[in-house]
Amino acid sequence: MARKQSAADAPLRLDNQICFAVYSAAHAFNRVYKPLLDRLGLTYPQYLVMLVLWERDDVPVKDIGERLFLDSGTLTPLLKRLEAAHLLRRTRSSDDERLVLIALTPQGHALKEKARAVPQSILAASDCSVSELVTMKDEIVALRDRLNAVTGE
Amino acid sequence: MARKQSAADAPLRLDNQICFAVYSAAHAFNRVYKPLLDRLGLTYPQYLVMLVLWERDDVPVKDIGERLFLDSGTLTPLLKRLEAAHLLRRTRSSDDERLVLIALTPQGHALKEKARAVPQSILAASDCSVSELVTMKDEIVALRDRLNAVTGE
DNA sequence: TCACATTTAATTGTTCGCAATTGAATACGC
DNA sequence: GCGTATTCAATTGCGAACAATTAAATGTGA
Repeated sequence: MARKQSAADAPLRLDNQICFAVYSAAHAFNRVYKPLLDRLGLTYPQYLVMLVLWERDDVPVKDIGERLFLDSGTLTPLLKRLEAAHLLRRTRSSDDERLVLIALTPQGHALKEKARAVPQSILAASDCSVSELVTMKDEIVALRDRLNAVTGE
Repeated sequence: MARKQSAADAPLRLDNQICFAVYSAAHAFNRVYKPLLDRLGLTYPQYLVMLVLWERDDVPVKDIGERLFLDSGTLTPLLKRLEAAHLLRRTRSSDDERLVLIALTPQGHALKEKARAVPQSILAASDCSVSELVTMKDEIVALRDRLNAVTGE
């Protein structure tokens, strides 16, 4: 029985890869966010850091890293750029001089108000109900956590 | 009524962002793939390019880009690294000299056999049934395509 | 035919993302 | 208290990702 593609090749076909679905969806999100975040003067990873800090600031770099699954190699230069943009300040803790504490400036706090417009634009772009998105989010988070468990997070 | 966090802030909370779920899941996949792909001498984006080429090679750079949603700024240096690794060759088309055709070398074709072990390791790491993964994949792809429709893909 | 637009890769510059290493501060074990 | 281990951020180097530009080849319309 002749086939264009062998059934044995199915596991290697691009369109069968959930990892590619996730990878390409992440890039698609990035492209939708870009024009919205340009107005805030932020990149997407910088926006994530600001989301963390808007919940609670005066936290060490490590805490931000654990929240976002990023290390200091990524965060140190990113935080320096946000400091150069006057959105936050980086100061060594006096209690424990290994820690660098990240605190928002008044401008950093103020940017939160401008950011409130972003999630609703994303919701519109996703063309999807909130409940569907919440369900998908929970499933993806569960998958992520199982993957992270393997590599030891 | 006092609250730790105002309900008005819910749309900006990190854990409510589906984009972050997708973003962090993509990184989690990357970390699981890394040790598997190290054995093949590939990075994850290089693996995706190889998946495309194992389905069909002798294709222009543009076709690979459309398949993976990547542009020449990403692909040109990546393909040069794969060429340096003797997995493929880049040759200008004689029909249309604007095109650079990508063809696998014998080593490039041969690597497919070693790659067959990868998907099953990923499946195990995801700790999830195939049918659940397929459902999730289809949902994520549908979301991705709606997002891409907004930015004009 | 000839000017002009379009297509295609390559290039440049900026920002992530991560592995590996370094150096300083702190915690621990005896 | 002292030597060692651990923690934390910074640094270095490499590989993506993408915007913007460039240059060459091809297509199109008057």
